[in-house]
Amino acid sequence: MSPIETEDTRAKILNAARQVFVEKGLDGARMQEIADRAGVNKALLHYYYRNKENLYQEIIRSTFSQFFQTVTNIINSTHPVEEQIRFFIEQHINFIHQNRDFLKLLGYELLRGNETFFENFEQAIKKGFQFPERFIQVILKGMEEGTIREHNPMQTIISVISMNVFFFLAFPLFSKIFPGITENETTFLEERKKAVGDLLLYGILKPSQK
Amino acid sequence: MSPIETEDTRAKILNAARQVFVEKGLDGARMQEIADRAGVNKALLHYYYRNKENLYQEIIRSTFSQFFQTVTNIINSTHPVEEQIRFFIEQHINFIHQNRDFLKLLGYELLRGNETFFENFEQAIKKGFQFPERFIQVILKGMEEGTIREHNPMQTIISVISMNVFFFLAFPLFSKIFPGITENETTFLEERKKAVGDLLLYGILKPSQK
DNA sequence: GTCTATAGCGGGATAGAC
DNA sequence: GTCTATCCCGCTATAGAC
Repeated sequence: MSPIETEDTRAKILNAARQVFVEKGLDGARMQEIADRAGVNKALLHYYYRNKENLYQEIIRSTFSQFFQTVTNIINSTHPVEEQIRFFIEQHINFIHQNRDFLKLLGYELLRGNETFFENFEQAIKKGFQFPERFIQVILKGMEEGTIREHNPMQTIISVISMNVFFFLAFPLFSKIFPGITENETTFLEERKKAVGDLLLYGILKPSQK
Repeated sequence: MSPIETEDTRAKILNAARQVFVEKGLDGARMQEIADRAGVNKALLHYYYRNKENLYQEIIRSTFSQFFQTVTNIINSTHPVEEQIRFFIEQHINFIHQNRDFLKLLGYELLRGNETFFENFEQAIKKGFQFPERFIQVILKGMEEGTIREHNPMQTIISVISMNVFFFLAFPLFSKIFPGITENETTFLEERKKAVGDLLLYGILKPSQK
């Protein structure tokens, strides 16, 4: 077989594995199901990826390296303080919305309490990845300029991330509590972006700035 | 054996089961481990709870009925608008902090995408459970009084819940990004409550109110 | 009500033909 | 590189003694 076909097979397995791991988690996933969805034999999974755990780690690796790449791109663009914050929220929500896989895998790893994952995350942040420093700088700059009220920037960062991520994580519940959410997805997403931006900007800007 | 001893065994099993399900999730949990931790024989789990799924549902049921009870109590106390919001944040964060089990089980059910769970949640809210109506009323009242700026209360509710819940869910990651968090737990919790309250109140109150 | 023993099978992993 | 066949362990669940 040609190397191209080989790559096809590897990729087919990875795609199928991602689907199944996202839906069922590491423990709930079945190698047989991955093989079926990939349209290949179960033994091939072991040929290419040795075992289940290893295959799972492959998915985690690729998913989070893509995530860090995206965040780096977002972080590196600079605007005036207020625009910068709106821009971050806009991009962040877009990314999560378009990468539900990322969100679920993040959830599984958090619940697993996988220390190795946490340490990798830490390493990725420390090495050449300027988040959250860049975000903190924006807020500090606003505080120096006198446009943002005095507070601990860390709290704001935690709050933004939480508002953006948890909304999607708990979407099934929120949509039960507030049925209107599901009616017009894109409309609602835009409303959500505006609401988070407003809360944040009204919440950290000094009254005189509004 | 006396009925009291029977209740002891049932309770021991439930406690052990809660621990294991919280740590490993439904798929990752092992009946043998539950039996070991409860100090009883594996067959007893089936004698009392028929099968694994049923035992798990028992844990979910009791955990969430306790949750709804607590939220009802919190919601039913009334204060002036601003205090009411601070009070809710205070109580909400306290509850989550003292009930990590609840948090993790919620996470597992969200990731499982368990529709039955979502529907039960919906039912619990509809039947005699005044959240989020009570919260909406507080915000609407503030808007009528002219102390709160015009906005969709739903967005605020989603934001508060997200900020409070996700902080604890992602604590292992946040503590890697901001190592200071772990130094003084109670101090930090108080700082967090204040930060969320400030963000919210500055963010939804009209400038003239500050 | 609690135990021992075991059924029964699902599922990860490997050997080996092609 | 891909398949078939099979191993074999681990786990849920049950039967049955005490």
